[in-house]
Amino acid sequence: MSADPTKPAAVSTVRRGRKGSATAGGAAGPASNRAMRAAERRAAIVEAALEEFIARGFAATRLDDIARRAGVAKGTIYLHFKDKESMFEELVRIVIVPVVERLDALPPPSGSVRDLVEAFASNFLREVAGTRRGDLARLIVAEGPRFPAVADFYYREVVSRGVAGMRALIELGIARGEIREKNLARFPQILIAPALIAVIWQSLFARHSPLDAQAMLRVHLDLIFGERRTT
Amino acid sequence: MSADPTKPAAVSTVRRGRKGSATAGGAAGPASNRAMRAAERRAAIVEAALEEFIARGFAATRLDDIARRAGVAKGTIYLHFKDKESMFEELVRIVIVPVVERLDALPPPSGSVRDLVEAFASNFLREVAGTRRGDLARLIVAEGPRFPAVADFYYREVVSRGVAGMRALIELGIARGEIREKNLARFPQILIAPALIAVIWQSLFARHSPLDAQAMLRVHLDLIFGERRTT
Amino acid sequence: MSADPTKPAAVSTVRRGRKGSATAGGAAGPASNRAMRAAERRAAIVEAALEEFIARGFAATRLDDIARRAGVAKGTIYLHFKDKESMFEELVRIVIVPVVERLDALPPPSGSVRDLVEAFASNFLREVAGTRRGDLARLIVAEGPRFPAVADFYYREVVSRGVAGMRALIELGIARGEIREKNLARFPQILIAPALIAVIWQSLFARHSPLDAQAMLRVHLDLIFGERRTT
Amino acid sequence: MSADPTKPAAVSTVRRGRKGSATAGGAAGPASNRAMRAAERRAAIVEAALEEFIARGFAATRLDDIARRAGVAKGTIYLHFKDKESMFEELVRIVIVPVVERLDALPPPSGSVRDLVEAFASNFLREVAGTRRGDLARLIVAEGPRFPAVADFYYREVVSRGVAGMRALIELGIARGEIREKNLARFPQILIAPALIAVIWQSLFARHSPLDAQAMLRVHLDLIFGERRTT
DNA sequence: TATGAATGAGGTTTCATTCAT
DNA sequence: TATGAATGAAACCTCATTCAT
Repeated sequence: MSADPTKPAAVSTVRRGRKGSATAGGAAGPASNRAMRAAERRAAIVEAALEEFIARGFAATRLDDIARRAGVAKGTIYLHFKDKESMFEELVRIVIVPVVERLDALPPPSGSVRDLVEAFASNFLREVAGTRRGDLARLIVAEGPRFPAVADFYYREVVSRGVAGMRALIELGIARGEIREKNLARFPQILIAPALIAVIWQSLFARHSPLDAQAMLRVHLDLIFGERRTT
Repeated sequence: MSADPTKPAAVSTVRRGRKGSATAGGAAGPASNRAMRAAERRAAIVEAALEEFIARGFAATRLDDIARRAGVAKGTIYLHFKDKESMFEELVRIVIVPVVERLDALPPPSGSVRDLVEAFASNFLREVAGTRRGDLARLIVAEGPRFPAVADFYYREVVSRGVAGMRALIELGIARGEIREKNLARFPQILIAPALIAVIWQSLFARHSPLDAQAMLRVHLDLIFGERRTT
Repeated sequence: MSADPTKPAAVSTVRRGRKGSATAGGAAGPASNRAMRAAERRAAIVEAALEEFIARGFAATRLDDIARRAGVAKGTIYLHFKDKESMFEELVRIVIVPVVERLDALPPPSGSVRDLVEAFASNFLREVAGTRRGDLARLIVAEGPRFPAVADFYYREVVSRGVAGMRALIELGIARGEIREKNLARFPQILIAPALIAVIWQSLFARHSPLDAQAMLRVHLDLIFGERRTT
Repeated sequence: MSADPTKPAAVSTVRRGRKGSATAGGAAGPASNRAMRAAERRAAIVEAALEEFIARGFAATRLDDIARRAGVAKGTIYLHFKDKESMFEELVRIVIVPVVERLDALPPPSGSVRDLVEAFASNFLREVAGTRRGDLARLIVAEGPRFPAVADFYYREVVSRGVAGMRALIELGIARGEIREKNLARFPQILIAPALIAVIWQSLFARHSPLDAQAMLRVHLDLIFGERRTT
């Protein structure tokens, strides 16, 4: 039952130490104690599962390891998720939702488009490339073909919105004269291509030759917006 | 496409491993019949394994399925490969080597750098994005962290060479005045970023929104080389 | 005898591994029900494995058969033992430890040395030759070279102690004038040689010509102590 | 067909270097060349199989290893033996027959019985304990229960004859007054018990504490024949 | 006669899932 | 609600045996 994806998710940040803040909570009386403990357990499982799936991929991950890492018994997982497969699918949703929410909450554009894009992409790199969130993206790339539902969800919630947002920014840039290449609006993917490259590079090849993602990003933006005077 | 599981053992593009030498030529030499049959079997296994690994990933692929698809008995696989893991690693090598050989055999640069890059990247897109070769790249991205040997090999043989080649082209372009952004030579990855994006896009999101990779590539090159007059 | 494969899980002489402590006493304590069941299962596996290993040797024994005989699922075995090999090694330890404990608990010598030795060896014959314990000895002889750890353990825990004990008795016999052959103390093995012969004979040749081990033992002791007057 | 145990066996000493003396042979013309080569191959297989069976036991021995050690292809084994099981049974026969022949060819008793026994047992120890022949005895002890045919054969050809021979010697010793313990004739096994102990000891425990088998034997004979004056 | 590639039954081991407590 | 012992299907891998050459 708790595998119902409509359920409000109880988990917001995912990050959260083992034993949270307990009873303190919000308005609920003492009755919600158990519910809170359950929610904490669920969060711990989500956290642990994410870690393991990222480290080993879906098929090679053992529920045993997830349970151990989450500090619960193996059976407990089945109180929260129907089975391994749907756990994986829900997982991606749970982790991605807050990302989308943050995207939606972005402040309205102000200042130059270049600054906006640079701020956004720089932030993206800092939070994604070389972090667990970047690994999640790689995980989705890896498992996508076997989990169409996951790929679909990811496309709908993240990719298509991201592309649309980029396109809007590009069109704004073109309208303001900051961007000369008008065709860029047809392929907003180009804008974030180096960022994605960076994500993949960091998790596969950083050992052989580290990549200064921020610097690469600036060069890329220079190509699009024209070289910066000095600043 | 070629992922059709009914096609039992199509040996075509994949290199004949090792023993393929004897009597080779036109008609079947009577002497090396045995050796040839063995080589064919090996090729069939390689082909089948590649297909299965791409479709399901390393851990979820069953040797049983590879054997069935290759039209051999399970035990036969072990006459050619030590175990599943080293089969995977060898596989990547076997498939990548001819790619590298082709890269090495590229004609010396002639004509404008832009034409060179465009010809090369366009060729790359045609042969990789949306083809089994592209899926192989995705497979390597997916399994890389669990197979450092594979990631290492891929970096050494393909990525580092590709990056070096791009860098040389970029420097040539800068020297000839075709490229204005001098910092691009520091990040040759930018040059092929859209191509990689296209590869991933095709295998994950083509269904939701197809991507005209060739057109995207031209726009990207316009950013780098300046817009083309003629088109 | 107890090799009857229809008897599913007779737990009797074999020691309760480890966890057998809780609530132990008279009637079934309600609390430790789980632990007790687990211990019983473990004992059943040990019993069954011993039977099978004795009947077929290490390599020819199938875990499937052990599981069936023990009345558990195949996977259950792996909750108690790491793998087949270490199961075999542990098994020998589990079965031998109580034997050693009994040896250690022997009453201090009283009466004539001949009576002591005769009582001891006669007891040994009754409990070992032609019984499952004797078969275990044969099993160790058979598998020893492939399981040095087992041979070592057996030597350390049983053989070396047995030899030392025999030597002490022999020296006592010499001191008391019961034994004339002083060199016997250098080779205590001679004292138990006929017993070991009996063990092997019973399991290999009893069918062709039964051997009265007790009578043989008395003759052997007559050689050592001189013929008895009374009888 | 060649598995027919009535076939004169072609192998006499078993020991024989890889490529024997070839064509030289005895009387046969050039026609028997092939037959000889076949016999040599067979001998090589027997030799190799013996080595492997001793080292690993029946079940754990691979025909592959036997073939490699014998320097023949795996299929060749099946030209000489029906299958693994009957190869093992034949093997024991082939190796034991010359032993029996030598026993039968022993010179008639002359000199004292003690000297006879000592010469015989000493010889036995030298040739058996700690040698491959001793290991064969251990192999028979190990596999006997699973190969009744082998145990039967061994009993019939070696054990019963050996026991009969010992009994005859003992009776002679009693008649001549060399042996006082008349009951010894009922248990000739006692006579060779220490020798068997030595065989087993050498292959299992020699590493922990070496055993001077010859010295032990002399002490044992002293028990039976009375201590020797000096000599 | 000799070969050794190929087979596939059968062995060991893992692990998602269940369920009595 | 939580547990974790137990299950057994299914995976990987081995190896005795066959058979086309």
